[in-house]
Amino acid sequence: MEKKIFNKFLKERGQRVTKERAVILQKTFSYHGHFDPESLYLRIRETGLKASRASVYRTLNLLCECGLIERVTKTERGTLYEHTFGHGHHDHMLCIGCGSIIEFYSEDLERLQDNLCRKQDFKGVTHTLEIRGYCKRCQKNKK
Amino acid sequence: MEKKIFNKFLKERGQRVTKERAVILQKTFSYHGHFDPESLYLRIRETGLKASRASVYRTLNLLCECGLIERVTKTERGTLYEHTFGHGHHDHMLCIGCGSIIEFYSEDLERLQDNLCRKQDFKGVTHTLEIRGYCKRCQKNKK
DNA sequence: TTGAAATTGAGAATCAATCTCAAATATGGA
DNA sequence: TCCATATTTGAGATTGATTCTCAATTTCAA
Ligand SMILES: [Mn+2]
Ligand SMILES: [Mn+2]
Ligand SMILES: [Zn+2]
Ligand SMILES: [Zn+2]
Repeated sequence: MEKKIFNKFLKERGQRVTKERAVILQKTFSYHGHFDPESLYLRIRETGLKASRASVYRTLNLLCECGLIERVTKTERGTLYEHTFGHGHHDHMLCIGCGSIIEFYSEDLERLQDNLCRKQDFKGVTHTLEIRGYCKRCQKNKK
Repeated sequence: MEKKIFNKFLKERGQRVTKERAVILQKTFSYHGHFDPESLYLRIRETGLKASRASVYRTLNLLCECGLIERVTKTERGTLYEHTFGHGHHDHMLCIGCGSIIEFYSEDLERLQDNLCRKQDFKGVTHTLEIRGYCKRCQKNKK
């Protein structure tokens, strides 16, 4: 399914459907959570498949443009991605203490953002809401 | 005022109040909008003052920890900062077309986030909401 | 099957940010 | 004021994620 979408996207832009892009797409969707480009690259090599780092980065950018995946966050240790196709859109709470990530979704929040955009004559396309703080466990440990 | 706060922060951590830190703090607050470390560094040199790049980066991190400034966004071309002390908290809309940034604040949005955190037993400390899309002007130009 | 155009990959390049460590400095006490 | 010492500074090196280069390979419409 995601393969159909990606290939269609490529065709429309006069770009080509290659083995490497197929491999990268497939392995991207083998992740159920967040992942970074380097570990995706290693996962590809582990399975005996082939695609270079350069192609991994290039293809991740294409997959973002195409809307199948999203950048979750850009930390000092690189970028985290996740696929959005199949998973609904959601936002993240990041624990400063232990690094754990809570995913959440709120219809109210989405609606409110739409209203705010309208108020500014801004046409929202995507957004990232990242709430940093302390998860339940880390709050306890502090005491 | 911000100087008082910063010095108190340093003292509490057993860190020292140095000329370089004072210069960097002062020039940081000479910006009324967003800025990046390199241009802050250049602005310092232009005025004949001195502080190395290393100290600029180190001090910006301290100022973040201390809460006087915040990271606005981490782009491919580096990190943008702004001071929060004196300015109220706000979030950003980023135009994909022209790079312009709209600042906005919504009491409803803040309240809603608090509720969402409570629901997850998460203790929110800071957050970043970045809405990417097209500003008024870029919407027109597209047609 | 062909050929123009797109893509790939190994390694080089880029560049923000951090690190190194000897020299300089801040600070609390004598 | 002077001292002892822990902290900070800065020039340049280093790191590390990401992008770039470009010759060789591959795609795909005709
Ligand atoms: Mn997620
Ligand atoms: Mn701002
Ligand atoms: Zn935690
Ligand atoms: Zn614009």
